[in-house]
Amino acid sequence: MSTLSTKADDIARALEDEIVSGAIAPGAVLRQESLSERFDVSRTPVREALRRLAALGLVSFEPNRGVRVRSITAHELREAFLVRAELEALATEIATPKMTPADLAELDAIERRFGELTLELRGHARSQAPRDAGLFVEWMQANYAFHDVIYRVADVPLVERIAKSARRTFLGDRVWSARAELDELYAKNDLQHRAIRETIAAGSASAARALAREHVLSSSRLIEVVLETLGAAGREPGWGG
Amino acid sequence: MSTLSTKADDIARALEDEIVSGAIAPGAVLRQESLSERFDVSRTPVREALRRLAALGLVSFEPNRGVRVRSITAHELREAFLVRAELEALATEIATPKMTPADLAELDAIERRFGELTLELRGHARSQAPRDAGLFVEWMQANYAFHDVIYRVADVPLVERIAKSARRTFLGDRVWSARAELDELYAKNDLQHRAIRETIAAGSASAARALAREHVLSSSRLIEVVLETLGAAGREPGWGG
DNA sequence: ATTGGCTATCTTGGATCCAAGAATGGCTAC
DNA sequence: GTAGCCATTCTTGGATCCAAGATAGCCAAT
Repeated sequence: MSTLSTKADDIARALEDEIVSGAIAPGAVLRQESLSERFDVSRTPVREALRRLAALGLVSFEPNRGVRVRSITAHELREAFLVRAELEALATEIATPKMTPADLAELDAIERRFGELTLELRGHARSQAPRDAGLFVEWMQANYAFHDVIYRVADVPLVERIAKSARRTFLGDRVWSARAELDELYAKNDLQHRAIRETIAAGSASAARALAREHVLSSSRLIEVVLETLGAAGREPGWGG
Repeated sequence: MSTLSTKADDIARALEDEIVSGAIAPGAVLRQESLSERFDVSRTPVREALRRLAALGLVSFEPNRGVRVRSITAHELREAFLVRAELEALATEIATPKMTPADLAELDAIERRFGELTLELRGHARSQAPRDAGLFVEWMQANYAFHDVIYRVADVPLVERIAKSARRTFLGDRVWSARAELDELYAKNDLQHRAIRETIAAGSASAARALAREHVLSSSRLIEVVLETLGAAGREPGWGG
């Protein structure tokens, strides 16, 4: 059997997902032993996976003490958004003159779907419906899909990689409990996507850049408001846990 | 004895330096066994170090075949400069309103030193002096020092980290053999630094941003010319090597 | 002579083993 | 009763060991 991936890689990916999705809380301490029995491997590939996560900045090693999931400060979060704003703006500018009619059509389709989901979500938000997690995930995916088309057309893998790693410097879904505050985000995102698409279609690269930048920055501002609303709710498990 | 760093970390740092400096050629295959005896450790910490380098994008694992130092394409190099341009521009804009007179004085001192080195280097370049490697390194350090002041004032560690990792996506010193072509770079860099400093001193954040961006982009264009001049000189050692 | 296949060797990926540093809990002295 | 010290236990960092995949060299058959 030809192993196309190594166990360390698989474990790294799995842990990465859990960390960025918030399934593993920031500040949590990762024990090599428990991870190794959970993935049913020895500690060796686990440690290699942890090394990778450390290089990505997701966890930090403390020699002879273990690894802990890095928690992100408000300052870092703001920076991550700034980086995303610049890089997504750059990608948008590069993509604009390369857009084919087919690409524009794809953007349009995603936009339409995104609009539907937005309406639905806003309805749920108002009615305080108990269970819209799946819907929210779908909305999120449509949101990312829009940007992914732009990255694909721009053909800037390095920019894309960095921007996405900044994108994932995110908080768990606990942020999304602030439904009311997010209502504004839903609507704004929708409008901004439309505006960006129109500007791209018109071929104004620099205008599209500016819109893309403002798009990311405005969600940054909103997220900050949400965080303030939630307060410093991030409990940080200590070493004893 | 309290080990403040782990062997894997030390090895990773050492290899990182050698790779970015070009001491280890792109395309080279790294054997775990030889590395382990070179650093006088077992293969375990070596592999952890390699995992870190892989996460940083400096090497790539091919399962059951080994690790190879990633070679950079012209496209990737251009992208790295684009990323640097955006992020250094951002940092400059953020730093501008935060600049104290002391910071400006420091910038000025570095600039002056930079100017001297530039003059010296240009003289050497014209006379085809045989040995100015040390001088060039000094020039490079002064160049980076200028930008480092800006980063320090801007206080954006994430932006700084990403920009610097893009900065290091560089070629070995073989690029710098193209003396004649670099003459232009020397002069231009000097002028641009002065302009940036003046604009920062004047407090025009957005103008400083634009200048910083153009500064990086112009060196990008120049490097491309140099690369064309050198031709596709990158020989790529195969697996057999 | 060349090509195909087989075997021997090399290297990696992973498991297990060992030593050293850090937390914990109990004991003693005040 | 409390504070400090020492031993026990736990966990990590690193070394060694083993199996599986990959490369290379050799031989045979056409």
